[in-house]
Amino acid sequence: MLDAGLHLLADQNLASLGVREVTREAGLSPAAFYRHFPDLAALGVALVEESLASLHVMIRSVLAEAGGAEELIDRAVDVIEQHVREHRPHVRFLSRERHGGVRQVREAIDAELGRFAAEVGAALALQPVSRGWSEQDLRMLAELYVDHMVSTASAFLEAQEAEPDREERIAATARLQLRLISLGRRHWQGS
Amino acid sequence: MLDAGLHLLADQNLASLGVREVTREAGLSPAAFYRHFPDLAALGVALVEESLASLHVMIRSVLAEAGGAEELIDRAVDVIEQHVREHRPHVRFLSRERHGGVRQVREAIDAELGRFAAEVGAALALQPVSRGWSEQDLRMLAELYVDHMVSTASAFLEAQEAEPDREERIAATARLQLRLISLGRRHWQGS
DNA sequence: TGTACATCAGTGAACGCGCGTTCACTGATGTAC
DNA sequence: TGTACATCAGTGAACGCGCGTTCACTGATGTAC
Repeated sequence: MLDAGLHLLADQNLASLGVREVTREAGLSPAAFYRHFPDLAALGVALVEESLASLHVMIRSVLAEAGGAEELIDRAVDVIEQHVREHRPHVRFLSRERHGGVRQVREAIDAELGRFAAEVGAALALQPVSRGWSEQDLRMLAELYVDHMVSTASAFLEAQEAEPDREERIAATARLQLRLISLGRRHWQGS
Repeated sequence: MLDAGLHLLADQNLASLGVREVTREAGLSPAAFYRHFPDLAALGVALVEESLASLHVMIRSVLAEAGGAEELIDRAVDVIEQHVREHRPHVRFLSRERHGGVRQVREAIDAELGRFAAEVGAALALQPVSRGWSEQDLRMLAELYVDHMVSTASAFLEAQEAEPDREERIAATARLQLRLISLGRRHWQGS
């Protein structure tokens, strides 16, 4: 049922999805839907959890990476590109519903992105470059990274659907932007 | 009719909007809709144009500003905050439909954001800090600024709807992030 | 100033259709003794 | 090993409803002469 929903959400958003549509796609009778979810918002929330699980794994794998700033940046952009490629339906769902019309789903996504930012912040605090940074500064940097990751992932998503040539341009832009941010980070004097 | 649509889109997205719903809100008969638009996607595109007109004015007013980096940053964040406050329905519409389910609308928004980035890039090229920057570097910086502006506007949008106390925290974070980016910009050596 | 005509936003009734949800029922699987 | 019972995913028919779209029509406003 989740798979059927995810498949249909490639071309529309959750708010315009229908119960009958989902069960038709899943090859079941309409009534079967109610054996699993009270309504479509609940299905949406379940999809959020499913989608974010793999994202979590991805973020951890980037944060755990060791190496110089340059290699880290290259690696991070590669991981994002690959993640989008391998989990396109999930990423598309998150990107679409993050500002979508179903409050429950929107809040679930935002809460989880907040947790990501906290996790990134904690990882940044351990790096030597961050010596002497205040909590607030670490948090704003973590949020900047998360926002950038989200933007980049969305860009990959649309590029891969339209013209694959645009992928490399997006990756190049993302790497430059991360380099500029890490430059600012090295010269940061505190707020 | 546009106003009625915009008002309804506060709580749902374009794909789940109905013709009868719009005409009911506007106080007209269902058939009246077809005197103005062939379908709801066309109404969406008209709303995009309406929404982006005021955004254009906003961006120009920030770019035309003179002064030191710090004052410029403060001014830019203020302008964004005020714009979201004054054009909340339009901003919400853009934020929601940017990754929404209606292709025509999505593409119209993306095209216009691309034009914004070009405009920002051209303005950046005139500043002394950018001496010696390549076209590519200017473009990636412009995109970074535009993406940041979009993220910040979305954050303001949700903060203003939930708890107004969060507004100042978001503004503070945005200012710090812009300071860090402008620091990276000053130390940029080219790509 | 008057007259004939064109334009156009809006109407209200009608159509067939797919929707969400409910209901009593089925049949397979697991479980207690 | 057998028997009785509980659980639970799935069914198919049925309901009333609101939807998108069409149609011939109305009446106000503008325009040509």
